[in-house]
Amino acid sequence: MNHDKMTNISAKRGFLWPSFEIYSGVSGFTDYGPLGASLKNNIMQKWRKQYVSGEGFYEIEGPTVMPKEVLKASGHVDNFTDPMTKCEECGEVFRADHIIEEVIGEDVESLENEELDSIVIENNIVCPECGGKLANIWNYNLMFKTMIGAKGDKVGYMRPETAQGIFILFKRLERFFRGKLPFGVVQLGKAYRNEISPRQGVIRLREFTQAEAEIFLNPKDKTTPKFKQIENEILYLSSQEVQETNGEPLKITAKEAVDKGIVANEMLVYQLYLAKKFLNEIGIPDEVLRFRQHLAGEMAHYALDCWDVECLTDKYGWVEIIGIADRGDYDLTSHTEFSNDELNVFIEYDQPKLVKKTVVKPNLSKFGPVFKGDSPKVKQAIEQADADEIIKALEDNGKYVIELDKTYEVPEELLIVEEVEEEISGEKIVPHVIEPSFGIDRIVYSVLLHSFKDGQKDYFKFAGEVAPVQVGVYPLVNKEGPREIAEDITNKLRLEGYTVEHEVTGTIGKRYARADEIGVPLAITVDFDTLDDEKVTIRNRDSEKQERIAIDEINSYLEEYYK
RNA sequence: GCAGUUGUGGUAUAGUCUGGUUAUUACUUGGGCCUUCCAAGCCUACAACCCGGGUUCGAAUCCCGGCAACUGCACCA
Repeated sequence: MNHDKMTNISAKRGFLWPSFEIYSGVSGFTDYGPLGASLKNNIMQKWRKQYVSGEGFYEIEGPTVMPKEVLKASGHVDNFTDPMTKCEECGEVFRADHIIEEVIGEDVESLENEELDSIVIENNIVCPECGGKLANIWNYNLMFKTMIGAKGDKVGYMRPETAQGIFILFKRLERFFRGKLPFGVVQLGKAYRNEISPRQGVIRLREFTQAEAEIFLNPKDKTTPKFKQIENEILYLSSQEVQETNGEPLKITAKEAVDKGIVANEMLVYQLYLAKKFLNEIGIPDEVLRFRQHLAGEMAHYALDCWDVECLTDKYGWVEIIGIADRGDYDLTSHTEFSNDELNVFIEYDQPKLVKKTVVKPNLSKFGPVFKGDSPKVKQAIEQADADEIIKALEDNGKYVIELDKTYEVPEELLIVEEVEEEISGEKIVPHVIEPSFGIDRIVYSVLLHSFKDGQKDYFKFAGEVAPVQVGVYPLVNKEGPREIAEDITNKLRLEGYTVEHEVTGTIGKRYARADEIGVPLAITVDFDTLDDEKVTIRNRDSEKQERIAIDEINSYLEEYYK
């Protein structure tokens, strides 16, 4: 692990570059150079392979600009904020809660802005810079705000996460999956947060890439048939208890984790396992990973359970790269409330249920003459009221009293009390959501950091599946004969879909060294012997071993290596 | 966001304090020669004073502002 050396080479060889560099840059943004973009794409493709083809989830793609309504419902408009104030004299802007805390020495985090304003006035808090008067406190929202359309009255925001784009499609998706739970939907894409002061390079960006899966399941059944296959896999888990007692991570099987109630349910454990598998396969080993359960105070209020996957770095310590949460029905319920669309699933019972119940309904022929024009609203109130409550009122007083715009007394003879038997074939439930959320940029960084080897030579030992360049082809000497054969091999491999580096100049050692640096796993050299025996030398980056194979066998050799 | 430090070719640097020649050196990179397996050698070329303003006859050098990076503090739903 060597952040400094790694970032140096990653910039030199075209992985990560600071954005807008020729205009002196803007922090919180990064460019992926040619190899970085390729590495990132490979990682995202691998992610799709695991979650879309592997798990049978489907990918959607929504807009990155969202109307205010969506983010109002999700809570981002109101809660994704910091309180700010501005000096009316010198124009300086401050975090209001910080200034206040400095003066009065108390935690004011949970207070409303109006309360903060009055604290400012009561304590005569002024601008720390010039002593000027402070303006009323407003919320600085971490979302990028924009206008939709020319009139400018439609407020939009750049999405702060990709997840909301899935939740708001729920009705369509539920139809697409024909109402069968569980089903999974993923979205990969950019998300935006206008951080006040990002300063950890690619670890904290204002524009970043997420890969999120939303798994909708029945709250009463959070099992998964796939669990059987992985129940004996070992996981290293830092549960709340482990953290509170500063203990060692638990080394337990997936099954034990569920049975002992350390992780809330089967599906959640299964997702932890999938995350681990993914990271291992792209070159991040278990030794630098930890699975950390959110502490009680850390967890969002609606979350039923939440685990972070963190990756060890030399520069930033443990960095959160994945969050896996059971979000309950929070998102769908909230969007149901704000949109007035019912975001739920009808679950049919195995057997229809016969339910006996007592209903109270108005006797309409007597109702009209008594209540006249008011009868529709009294009728409605009766229908909405709890039947048992009405019956009790009738038993006690012989009448039921309704408080609307005025008080209505409904005598017993205007009501019909009936025993009815209803057949109920199922129920509407709001699915729960388990959400694995991957920070792709942080994962790319982690892959770079942990693939990087320094020593005699510095190089990226990328896992074959994510290596940006898969094979180098070099004529040993740039002379007629080997040159043409090498060109021919390169062209054929490119047609096969491989990313090939073709290089004719420089000593062979230098070309190997350069290929090693960017993590090309295999190199093919063509020499004069090739003209006679139609064989080439194939060199392995990691072992530096060479073997001689026939040109005809190159394809199957690569297929075997990269399968 | 606050405080301190820093900003010279692609990279690493000299020069800045004490203003004055064509801005130093090495590596890298492009072209050529040579070269039959791990950064060799030779020739040659490209290439920089973070941006803006000020002081001055003259600014990489002094002053002011901005931007960025680093360190510490704060923030991180």
